[in-house]
Amino acid sequence: MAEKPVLTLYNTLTRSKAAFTPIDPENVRMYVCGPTVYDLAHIGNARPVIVFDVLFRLLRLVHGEKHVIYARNITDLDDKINARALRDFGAEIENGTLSLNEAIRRVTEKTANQFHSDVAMLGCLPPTHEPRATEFVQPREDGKADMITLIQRLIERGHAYETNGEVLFDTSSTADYGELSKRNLDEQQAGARVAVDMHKKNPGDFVLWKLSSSEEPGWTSPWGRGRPGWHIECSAMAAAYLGEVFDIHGGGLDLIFPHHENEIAQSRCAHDTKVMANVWMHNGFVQVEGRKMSKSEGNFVTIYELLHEEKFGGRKWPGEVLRLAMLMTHYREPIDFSVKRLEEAERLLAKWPAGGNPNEGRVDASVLTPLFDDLNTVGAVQALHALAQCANNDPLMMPVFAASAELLGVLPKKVEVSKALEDSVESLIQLRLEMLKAKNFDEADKLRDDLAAKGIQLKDGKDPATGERVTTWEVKR
RNA sequence: GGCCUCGUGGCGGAGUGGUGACGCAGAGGACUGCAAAUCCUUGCACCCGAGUUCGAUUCUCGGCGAGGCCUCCA
Repeated sequence: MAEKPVLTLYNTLTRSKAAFTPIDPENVRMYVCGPTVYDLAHIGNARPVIVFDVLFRLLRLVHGEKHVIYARNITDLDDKINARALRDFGAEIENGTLSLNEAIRRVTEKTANQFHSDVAMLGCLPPTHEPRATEFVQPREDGKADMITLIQRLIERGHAYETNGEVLFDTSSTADYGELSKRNLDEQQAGARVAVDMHKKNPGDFVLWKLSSSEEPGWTSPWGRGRPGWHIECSAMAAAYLGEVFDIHGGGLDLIFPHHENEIAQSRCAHDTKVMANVWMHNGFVQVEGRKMSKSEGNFVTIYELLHEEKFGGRKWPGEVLRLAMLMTHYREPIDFSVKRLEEAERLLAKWPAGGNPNEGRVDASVLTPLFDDLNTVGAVQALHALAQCANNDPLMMPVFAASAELLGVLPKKVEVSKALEDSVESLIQLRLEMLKAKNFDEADKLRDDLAAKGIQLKDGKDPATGERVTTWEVKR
């Protein structure tokens, strides 16, 4: 008897793969750090969104759609946002037609909306919850966790202190600070470019709350009008929707230190728990044409540009192509985003059959097995490609292919062709066959080209019995 | 300086102590009036050095190289 396959995940905490056992199989909980909405999302931001979307789909398949909760925050509170608001709306704020808060709201709303539109086109399901940081600063009427209460509790428990108008986390107050990034802060100081602030007890202490000037956004708090530090929002929102201890926490590799390290410290110390999340998963970086993507290199590519503008490779790219290209590399490996790679993804996709109904089939084991091995989407895509070839030859395989493709979020959609065009195709095919009989090849080819321009691809074959030419057609993608 | 990844063919990438997956691209062929699609065949690789071993791409050590983090960053 074949053993029931077990989902195995790589855990940054232990630097090893282990079977995933949810705390409560009826209530599997995952948190992923979402975007800070000050600017358009770039292709690097897209990676965790796509990777953890696949994990979300996989968990829903294993545990049932109603038993998986996925929370991904929107950070709409950040000094970069303030700067952007001043840059874009400085004049209006100056002459009093717009308040700072209103300007900030415009920046974050516009950016968040674009983010939603971008990732939807990448085939990502919306998370179960998408909380905004600004709604979790002050104590809430619904009693969900909030940042100020969390900070208060850290002070009460001796893990944080107030100094110089700031509240700082005391990294020396918890013995295993550094367990995620495997850093020992004492050994780390030599050579590190850390400016030691004299008001800090330890160089690694970080801000939980800082005071705001009248030009900066602020919330009233026990420590004066101010705003939270960078890390506390995730601790609050994760606790608000997933509880004090949950199953999986994900994000980009670069967040391991300091962001996730500090999240862990805050959450564990505030809640007095052994762990914040059992499994910590991190996706690798995105490079563009072999080089690190950065604004200074000039190879900074936004999702919007890829989808809607002709900047990358001189053309637009469908969302499914971008998604498949992303899944063709294991999530922990660095990925080199290149035109060549996108072209290969597009070629694959073009060979896959469209129009299957995923609800009529079951995900094939050949696709599931690699995914169970730490989300090996590369193996899954290859297996899917093999299934596609089966489905192309055997319509009975279509539902299996469709269900499997849907799990990866790469099910090709059937392009809608107008009924009138569809009805006319058959008669045009007959017309062309008559032209061919008359060896009127120029006219026949022109007819074929015209149809191709309208999205209809003609395919000539031979009836095996009679040897007659048989022309079939399909909608081009 | 500290810490963490990684190095397989043109490209993407499995995997293994003993003739080296697979996909894409390339080449050749079948089919075709020509295409498209499909099918068949096929070339090409395990960073370097030392060690362990009958034998290493796979294990160990050391290099070299690439990338990342060390309080902006997915």
